[in-house]
Amino acid sequence: MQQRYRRTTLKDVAREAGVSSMTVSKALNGKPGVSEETRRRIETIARRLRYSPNRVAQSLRQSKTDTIGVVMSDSSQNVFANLILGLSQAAAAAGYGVLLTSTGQDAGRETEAIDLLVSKRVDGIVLAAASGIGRAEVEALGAQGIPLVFLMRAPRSVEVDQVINDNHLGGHLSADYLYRRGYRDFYFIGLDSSPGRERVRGYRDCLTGHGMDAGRLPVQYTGPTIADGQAAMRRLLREGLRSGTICCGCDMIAIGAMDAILEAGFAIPGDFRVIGYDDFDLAGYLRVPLTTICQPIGEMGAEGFRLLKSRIDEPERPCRSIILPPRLVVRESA
Amino acid sequence: MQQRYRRTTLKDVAREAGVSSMTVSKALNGKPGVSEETRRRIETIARRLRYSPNRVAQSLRQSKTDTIGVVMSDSSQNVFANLILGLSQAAAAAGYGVLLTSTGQDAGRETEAIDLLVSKRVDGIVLAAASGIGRAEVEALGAQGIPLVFLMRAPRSVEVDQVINDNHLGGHLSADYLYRRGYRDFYFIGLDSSPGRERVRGYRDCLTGHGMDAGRLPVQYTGPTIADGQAAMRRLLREGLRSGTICCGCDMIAIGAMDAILEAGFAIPGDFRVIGYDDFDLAGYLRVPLTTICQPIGEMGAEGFRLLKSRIDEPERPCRSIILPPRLVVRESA
DNA sequence: TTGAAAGCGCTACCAG
DNA sequence: CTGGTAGCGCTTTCAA
Repeated sequence: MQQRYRRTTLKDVAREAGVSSMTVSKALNGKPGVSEETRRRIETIARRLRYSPNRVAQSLRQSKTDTIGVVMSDSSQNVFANLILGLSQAAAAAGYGVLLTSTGQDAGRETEAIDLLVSKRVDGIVLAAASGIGRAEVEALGAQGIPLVFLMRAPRSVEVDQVINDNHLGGHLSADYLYRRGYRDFYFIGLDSSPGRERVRGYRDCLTGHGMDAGRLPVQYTGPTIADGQAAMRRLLREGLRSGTICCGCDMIAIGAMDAILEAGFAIPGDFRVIGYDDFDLAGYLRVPLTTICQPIGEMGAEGFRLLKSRIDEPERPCRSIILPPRLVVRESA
Repeated sequence: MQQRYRRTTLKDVAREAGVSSMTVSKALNGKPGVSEETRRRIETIARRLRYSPNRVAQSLRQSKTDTIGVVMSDSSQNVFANLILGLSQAAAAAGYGVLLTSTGQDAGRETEAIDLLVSKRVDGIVLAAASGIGRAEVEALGAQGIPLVFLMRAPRSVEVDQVINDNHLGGHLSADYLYRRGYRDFYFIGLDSSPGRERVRGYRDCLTGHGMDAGRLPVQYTGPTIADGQAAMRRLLREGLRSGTICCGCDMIAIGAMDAILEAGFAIPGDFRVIGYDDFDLAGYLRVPLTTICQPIGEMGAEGFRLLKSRIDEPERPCRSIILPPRLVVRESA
């Protein structure tokens, strides 16, 4: 039940080397004030004793943990994986660890997760796709001096550090491409989240800007999974739709929509055009290679870490918004 | 640069409540020895002062961090995401945090990552797909009393806790299915890793068991990416292959192989059959829905945490190997 | 039921 | 160049 091995401490090394623990500390941390010879002797002994500095004690003493917390709210696995990968690589490169907290999709558990991270005294927190955090929470955290960065989604009512995709532009991009190809029969299966709604706005603004009637641009909001896309598309099909241009809130929805379309015996891009959002790794290898909007998720993670780090180093600087540009990737589905 | 806000401590709460910090500690941790009334008063004050217990200090005092470390070596993103998801959910449910360390694919950095985790005094470590860890490392860690669990891949020279897929059986399963469908023209594009080689062995053993000549079962070892699969398949095609049954070491390789086949103008499963390994989420939505072997990665993560937890609670128990059964999933590619 | 003392392992600060 | 003292915030132990 308990740790049965007392680990070797600075004191042990010190005793063995016949110096004080202070000297050992300085020696092992490369600080000045120790003669080269002593330092080398200490290093040898430390290695022999398998000394591993207790970073818990260091953290307590220095009130910093060299660890950042990440709370990932629901989102597709690909997004999740890429984000974490980009983030943790950047963090590791800067000598930071990443403490992970994935909160199913229960928004209530976001604050819970944050509390835990604060309690563990992480040096900062990255909130990825957080939905339950508003002005009050941000200000409370701010008052406690906890560096915070929002990824993908951020509250509008407060100024915060954030790195987001320009979702409005992304929606605009996809609609514009389709409009220019001559299509006029649009349907949107939207992701029901704030970036999702932003994409819809971009798409709407683009098409009404081209003179289309907003009433002719039906939107159906739904979840982020393949099953959600399937269900939404089946509904359209059931209502008698036999052709159309389907703009989807994310790639998974697009996959579901394509599945429903193909299942009903229609052709893509013959009868139906489908466009996604994300450009996840396998978008090019689907039954019909997916035309979609690319948002660089891995970069977003890395950028998020850098932004957090910069706030840790400089707590008083003004907030920054890093807005990553989306990009159209044309394949075969539209 | 520094934290400018002194956080409220037990002492602060104690002073405000007019009791000792001991009493506050007991009250807030639900320990006996405090009257209901005092407890309630203390709780109110703690909330008002936004007291957040310093888990770094707790960890130092109690020599446990309620955190486990995970080192993920390279593997496909889907595997990565699913594993982490399953693992972190199980961990969260048990009140543990997850400290992540992804080591690109540099095996040398695995020990480095482990050292860091040990230094941060995690309560245990999960090694996922670790390749650079052998007997020596395991024994060193063991001597320090660090609970360790291997996932997916484990050293053979030492007894360790591990949860793995029965790769030999998986290879066997896929070969047997194909053999029974009447195919005799096998090619293996293997994943060059110990589980990968195990799969090849299963496949070989199965087919030679059916009386086939081992010399007629060519194997090409390669990396785990789509590009690797593509390259390997292109090589076969270039050598004049015009039909065959391609067993792939993982789904990504299969995707690459299929891509190369289709690109060359051949049909699947007409000219070429392709079978994968993993059954990642999108296997059913590929250009040709992929027949593959399913290994439950999420469960593996969850099971891995449970195994680690059980070793943390009971350090002296004998090692356990949890072997998850693979399962054939037939779709259209073979 | 309550609290004082001691100490987890480390480092900042200052004196020698 | 070296080391003593003090204390980070908490909990274990034991005495009141």
